[in-house]
Amino acid sequence: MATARSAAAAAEKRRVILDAAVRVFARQGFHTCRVSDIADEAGVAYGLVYHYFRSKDEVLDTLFLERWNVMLDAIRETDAQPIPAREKLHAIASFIVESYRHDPELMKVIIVEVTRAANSFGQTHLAKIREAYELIAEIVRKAQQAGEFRPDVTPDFAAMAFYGAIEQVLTGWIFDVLPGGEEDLEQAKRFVVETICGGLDQ
Amino acid sequence: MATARSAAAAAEKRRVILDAAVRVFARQGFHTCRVSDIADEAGVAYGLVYHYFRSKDEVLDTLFLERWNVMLDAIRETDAQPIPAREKLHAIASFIVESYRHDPELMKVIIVEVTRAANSFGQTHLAKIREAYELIAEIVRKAQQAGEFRPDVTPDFAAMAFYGAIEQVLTGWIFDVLPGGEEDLEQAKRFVVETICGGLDQ
Amino acid sequence: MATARSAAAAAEKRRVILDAAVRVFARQGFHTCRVSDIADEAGVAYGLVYHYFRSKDEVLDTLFLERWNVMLDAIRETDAQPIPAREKLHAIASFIVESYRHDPELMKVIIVEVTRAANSFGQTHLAKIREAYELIAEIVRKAQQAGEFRPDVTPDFAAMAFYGAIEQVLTGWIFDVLPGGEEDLEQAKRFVVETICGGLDQ
Amino acid sequence: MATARSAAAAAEKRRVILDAAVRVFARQGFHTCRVSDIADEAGVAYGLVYHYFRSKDEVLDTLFLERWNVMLDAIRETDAQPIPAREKLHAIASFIVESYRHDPELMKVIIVEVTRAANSFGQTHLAKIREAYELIAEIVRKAQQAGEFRPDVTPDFAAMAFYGAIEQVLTGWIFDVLPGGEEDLEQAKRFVVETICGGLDQ
DNA sequence: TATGAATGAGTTTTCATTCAT
DNA sequence: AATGAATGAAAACTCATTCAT
Repeated sequence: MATARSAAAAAEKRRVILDAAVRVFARQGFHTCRVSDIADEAGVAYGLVYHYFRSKDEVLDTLFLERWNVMLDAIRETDAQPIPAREKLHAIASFIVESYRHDPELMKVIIVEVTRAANSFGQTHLAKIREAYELIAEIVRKAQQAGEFRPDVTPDFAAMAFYGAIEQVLTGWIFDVLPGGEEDLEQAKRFVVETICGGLDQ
Repeated sequence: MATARSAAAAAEKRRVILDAAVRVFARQGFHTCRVSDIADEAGVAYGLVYHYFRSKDEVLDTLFLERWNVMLDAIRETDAQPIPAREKLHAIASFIVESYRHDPELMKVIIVEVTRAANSFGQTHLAKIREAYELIAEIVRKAQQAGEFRPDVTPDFAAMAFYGAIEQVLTGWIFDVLPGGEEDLEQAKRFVVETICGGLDQ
Repeated sequence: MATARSAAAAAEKRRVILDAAVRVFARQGFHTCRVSDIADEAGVAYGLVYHYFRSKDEVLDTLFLERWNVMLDAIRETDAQPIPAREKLHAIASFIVESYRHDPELMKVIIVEVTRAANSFGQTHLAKIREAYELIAEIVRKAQQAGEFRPDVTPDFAAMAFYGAIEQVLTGWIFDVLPGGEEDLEQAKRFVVETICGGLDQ
Repeated sequence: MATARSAAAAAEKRRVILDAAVRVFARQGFHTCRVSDIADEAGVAYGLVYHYFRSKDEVLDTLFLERWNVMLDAIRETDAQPIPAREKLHAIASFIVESYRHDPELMKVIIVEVTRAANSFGQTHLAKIREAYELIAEIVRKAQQAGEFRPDVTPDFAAMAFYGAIEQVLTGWIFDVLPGGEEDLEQAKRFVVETICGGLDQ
């Protein structure tokens, strides 16, 4: 019992550090913050960060992989559904927007510090990031074969356009370039699919 | 005469440093490279970088502003043309793709180190970056008023989707996630407009 | 009974830690290894090392003193024997060589980390180390008085030469500079005495 | 001229740092001292140490190699002389003793921190250290062939005994275990050769 | 006795920037 | 304009030691 309690307490501290890191990374940026900022924010001793993580990098890696894997699962699950491709893309867009609504700081960190900071961390996680593109491309490919989508735009390209559009919208919210109220978030789910699938043309 | 010559020589040295910085930033990333790397790549002495630029940041600032202003001018010029919105967007996409073809390293630097590194440099240049979004949004807005584009997707949103799609495609080329051969570049110009304007739907 | 048993168990654990420390110090060096390396090697928890020893230093201290005292006793015992000085020196050389044969890792630790690391641990144990030199010097002194050894080389000097020669040979074995097979060990016992007592001259 | 002067000044600063390092290493030991101690002792800024040396290790490496190479040259030169082996060994012993007389701190550093700290630095410089042993062994080998030395003690072993004896004597001086006055130094040159060549036997 | 989480001081190294020449 | 030596603040990371359980 004592062991169970302390094991749980240990796991909690790890979580506390990860959550603090999200806030610090979001506020100051990964490169700009110090490990001591994370420890301070978490209310733990400096060295404890290194007890649970090999390096500052590993903290970000952990944060990214945790969330990205959830998203990959969500995409796979969506794709398994017997629904039109348009609805699949809508579900994916919804998932991403909801992720942002639920924890905008975490999404800011993942997008700004990993996905788009393609040099350092992007390179490390390129394979993982690419998985998402490929899953989306696969949805497009099947939709083209089924006659749902036009066949001339390559699936890879379409996937990048779709994902890029959403990510840019999140970036817009993150940096206050785009209004990010509750309604805007809802609207965005529709808009991105309308734009990519329906097109802007009248 | 001597003064004119040395002034020209000075300007050239400044250029040499900037061009070297592009290669170094593209190869190693802004945060990872040292000022001495730039000096070495340019074949000049360490301190000379500080003769022409106040700081390492200013080198990147200069690089970004030089190119971004050219793009803003190109967008404005395009918008001034009496052509359909679809063609305007095609011209913008073309300009960006051509910029990449002409100097992929510079575009990599601008996208990866500035546009997408929104925490550090993005913040500094947010206003400048936003200008581009607004010019594009304006094109969409006028097209909606003219009945060329559907009125339900907000112009701001559409601009972000359009720009995000292109930037993601460039990122795909930069990190070899998308094939970036000559034909692919040409195709991309059409695809992005087809996708955003025509939509993926059959 | 239970107390006796656990006291014995405790003593065993202490021994397990000491033996593990020998292997770790020999492999990685005292400065380079961490306390956790010792605990891991011993298969005990981190904190247990601190239950039995006040500090990392104390572990090495213990190891050194254990062995060094055995050697001092052996030298004293040898000196008490009614045998020629030459045989006494042979007995001492034998003892040291046998110590190496029996536990080369322990001897490596004592020589490399204590005896020769005179700045850090050597200083602490200098008095203890000096005892050995003095015992040997005493043997030489008496041999000179008895007419066994030439009187012109001072005993202190001779003791250092003798001890230095042996230690250097062990060092040679430890670092594979000298062949350290079974026969080489036997030979060394004779050679060192032949060299120091008989001299290299024909 | 200005360039020549500053180049000379630069070289001097490097020397100033090396000399300061000798004093600091001798006083506090390599592991115990901080790089800032070296900088302070040299009266230069912290970073300048890293301007001239890649790491703290490299400072010690430089110090060792500088001196060790001088000694190797001295041994080679001695060996080239047409003199008896006994005189060659005397010359080598003299050289080492004189090195100590001239700069005892440097010799302390080389012996205590490199030659005898065989784990870290010794390993690195083992090949270089071994060269000395081999040169001495070669002298012995030739003396045996010429009938100067008895043939039964292997040259490798004799070299180790000879070198070990000298080094132990220096160690004795360094740690005040052996009297190290001017006369003692002179005496030592003879004693070590008398002991190793003539033997202690009456 | 045994565990291993928690602490935080200490040190190396990096590198942007300055400045004397 | 050009050089590169000199400066020193800043930060990551290590690890011996403590302590609650």
